[in-house]
Amino acid sequence: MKTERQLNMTMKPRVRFAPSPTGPLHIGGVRTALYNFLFAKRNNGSFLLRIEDTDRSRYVEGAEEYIMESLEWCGIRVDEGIREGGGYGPYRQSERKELYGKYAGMLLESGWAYIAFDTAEELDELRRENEKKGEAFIYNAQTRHKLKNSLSLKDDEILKLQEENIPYVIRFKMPEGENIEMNDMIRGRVIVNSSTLDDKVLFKSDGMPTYHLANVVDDHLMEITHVIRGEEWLPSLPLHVMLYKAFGWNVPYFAHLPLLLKPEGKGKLSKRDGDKMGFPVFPLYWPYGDKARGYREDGYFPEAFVNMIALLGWNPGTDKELFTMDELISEFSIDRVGKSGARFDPEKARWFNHQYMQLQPVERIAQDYIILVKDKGFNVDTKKAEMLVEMVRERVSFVNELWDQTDFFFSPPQSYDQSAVKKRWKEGSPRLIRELRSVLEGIDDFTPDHTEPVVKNWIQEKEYGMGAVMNAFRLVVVGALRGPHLFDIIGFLGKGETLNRIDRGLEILG
RNA sequence: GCUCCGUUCGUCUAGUGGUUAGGACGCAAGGUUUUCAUCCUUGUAGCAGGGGUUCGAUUCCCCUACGGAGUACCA
Repeated sequence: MKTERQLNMTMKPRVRFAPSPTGPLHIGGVRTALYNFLFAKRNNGSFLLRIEDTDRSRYVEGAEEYIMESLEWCGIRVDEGIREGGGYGPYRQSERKELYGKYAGMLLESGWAYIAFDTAEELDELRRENEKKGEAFIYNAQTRHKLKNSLSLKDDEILKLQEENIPYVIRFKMPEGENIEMNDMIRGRVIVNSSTLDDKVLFKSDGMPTYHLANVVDDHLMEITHVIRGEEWLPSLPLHVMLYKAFGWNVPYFAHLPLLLKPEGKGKLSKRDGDKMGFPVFPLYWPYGDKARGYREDGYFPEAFVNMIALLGWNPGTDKELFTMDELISEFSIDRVGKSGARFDPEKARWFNHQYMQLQPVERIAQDYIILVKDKGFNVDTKKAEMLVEMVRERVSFVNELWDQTDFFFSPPQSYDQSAVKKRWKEGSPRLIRELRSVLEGIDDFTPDHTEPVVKNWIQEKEYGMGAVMNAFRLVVVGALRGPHLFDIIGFLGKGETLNRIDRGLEILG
């Protein structure tokens, strides 16, 4: 098996991410794109984005934009693509349509392909019949002579069908009894006997190529050196290898990435899992048709999202878990991609975001926080927003959660938490708080450095209970037993507001 | 059904022919604390099963089980 190291010395890799614009890009797709990107950048190569839209019936408006915006949000930079251009365009398969016919023709000429007139209905019927008998229908050397194609039909029959404009497809003529040997950078050597394979359709009757043809032709024409794609393609690898050989082209290196599995139960991750379990399956909000939530709108930092995704199936071989994109680029290696499917864990995703919440520059979080506060109907200037963010960021994982930690800074308690009152507002509390009020009244500078020692000294001198005073104090200021350090809170509120809240609390709680 | 791929704590994973099988998330307990969190410490839990090979297998081979993918004129 060739290793990456050997390759590095001989070439600058060109890799591609080739999604179909059939809907929002799935988180597994984002990971495939990311690994391609990391591999390319690690080895000073190029990352291309090719849109595979050969099936017009499945084309979804907005999907192309969504794909590009997702990559952009993640910080996955495209070197060549439909937006960026490049020397190997066009990068949208529908715009390369003529090309594929030519290459299919080449295969026809060299005898590696043939044309077939069987209709989809006829084949469906055959499959059904065979299934009833417990057998699988397979269009290959065993059966092709009994079907309607240029191998079984006489020349004049073929001519007649063509004159009548009967639609036909072009199929690959899969050889019989040949061991096809393949190399996968992740799985090593794989051998499959060609007799188990079928004569795949290369060119559809609508004049468009199938994935298999278009993919191989484009990867060759675009000089792709490494094909890094999802494991769902592994079963068609023999076909692709055969196609390269039929064309007489060099076979690129292949790496088939393990799939992303759903958090519990069986199967691969799907949109339904996200809906059911309350986490996004897509990077961005999908606003069309069957709307779907996204990581961006759910408040994830792109860095956290990318970090999490990167570690689902790859690891650096060390205990390090937090990576910037640059660190991922310099440490990424296909050799360290695992073989088995990874189950997606929403809890860990949350943890990653918590880590990044602590690492972000305060300015960036404050910006989002100001918007959040505005949404709640209040205003806060940048300086104060930054103070509040610094005060509570370590307690939360998402910007949205900042509000629940700071709501009481913006308005005095509308009510007092009943169980807290029961627990902390005792008979002596009003007297204590009244006395505390007069102590506070004597302080002008309300910064924690000033208020804290004064209040604590007073508590000690009077031999009051620290808990009794502070909890009751917190109750009148916050309305509940939660929040950051009280002296920080009143430092932010200021003297006037603090005394107001005390008065109000005394009045209502008695 | 057939073909291919895979299997280390619940999850993501490291790792080795002889290790106390390591880390992270989660969970639990304790500590810090004026509250709630955070944070810190400790703990919890794993080599799918059966055969080989070997002085010795979690590690190498085979089988089984389980999981996954593919089996379209979809990608």
